[in-house]
Amino acid sequence: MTLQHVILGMLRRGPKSGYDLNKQLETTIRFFWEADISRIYRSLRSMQEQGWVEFETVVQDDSPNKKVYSLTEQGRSELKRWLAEPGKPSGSNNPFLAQLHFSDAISIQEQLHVLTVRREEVLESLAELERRARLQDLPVPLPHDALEQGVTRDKFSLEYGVRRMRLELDWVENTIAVLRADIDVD
Amino acid sequence: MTLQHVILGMLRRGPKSGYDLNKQLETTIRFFWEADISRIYRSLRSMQEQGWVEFETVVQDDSPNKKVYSLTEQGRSELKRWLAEPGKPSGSNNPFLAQLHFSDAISIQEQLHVLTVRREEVLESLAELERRARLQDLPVPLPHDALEQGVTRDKFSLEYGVRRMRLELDWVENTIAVLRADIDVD
DNA sequence: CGCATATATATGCTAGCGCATATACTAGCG
DNA sequence: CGCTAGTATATGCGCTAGCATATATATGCG
Repeated sequence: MTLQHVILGMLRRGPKSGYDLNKQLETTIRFFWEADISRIYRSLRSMQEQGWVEFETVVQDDSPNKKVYSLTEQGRSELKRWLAEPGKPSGSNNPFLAQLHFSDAISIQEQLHVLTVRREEVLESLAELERRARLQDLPVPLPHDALEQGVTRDKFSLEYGVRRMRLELDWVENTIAVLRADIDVD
Repeated sequence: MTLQHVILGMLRRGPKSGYDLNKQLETTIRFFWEADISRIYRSLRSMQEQGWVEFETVVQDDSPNKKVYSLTEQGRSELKRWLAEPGKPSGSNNPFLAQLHFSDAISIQEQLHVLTVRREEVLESLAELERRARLQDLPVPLPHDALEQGVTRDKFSLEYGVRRMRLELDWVENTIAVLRADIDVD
């Protein structure tokens, strides 16, 4: 059900088409929410049936017609309800940790390979996130008068992402070092 | 598909019943993987049909009969294949960050409430994880000769959990401070 | 005896997800 | 003209998920 709420969130500032929503998902939102484009269109349909959004067909000459969706009163109040509701502790499943947990069933060399690939991925994510943070001139951690200085909500999630990737990097490198030390002993 | 692989992992040391597997999930595994018990039984069935596991019915006098599952050759090689395969970057959806990202649509007081509840949850998780880490006398970060000293894979994931919860706590408290500072200014 | 709890497995239902694929219009290039 | 790329929406399919519920045996308590 959460994708529908994320869509409500993206529509809070004004109307957008499914295509627009997908663009925004692929750029900003994807750091904390991923969704297939087919899901977006299906969600919009069921949200419309529920009365959370309504659409207007916009005729364009330079490209195909589009459906531009906007929040209804109902949709806006559902958004507020969701935002104010403390969610349950997201244990959120972590496939990578799952692999590592059982990895005594493969050789240390193979374990190191998995970890090394992971390290590369983390480095890429971190670089991308730090690039975004720099674009917004965002110090980590945020100073206490951040809001006063015009810092908005999306910087909170950006900061979270940066911190998390730094942690992951540190942890992966530490784990690799532990495994390497084990090889040297043999 | 990953729950099936997690089950393969749990069976790697020896046979277990669905009920046993659920117990282990609820205690150790749940920090990185959550699953409903009904899913476990259904997964076991399809794994058996695929030839990854086989079972033996064990008659008990003190409780109902049970089906004890063990890995087949095929199952063990599938486990190894999965463990050695570097997974794709788990962007893993984060409902809490999603909420926060759009939370300029509710009052700062409401935002603070959500964050405060989150802080309580994180404190609980952290306490539980640190209790487990202490039980295993696990320093964070792990020393480089950790494996030599008998440290096994599950301590890696435990350490990850502890670090992650500490980060979450720090970040939540920082975010709360930023919002509070904003109230004081008004 | 009745009742609760633990052990043990299983099904029905609905929703959600990702991947592949279909359809169609427009613009630009050669 | 044919081709590719971008814009735009939509459906089919199969798998995965969680929640509720059914069923059955054994133990312990009052």
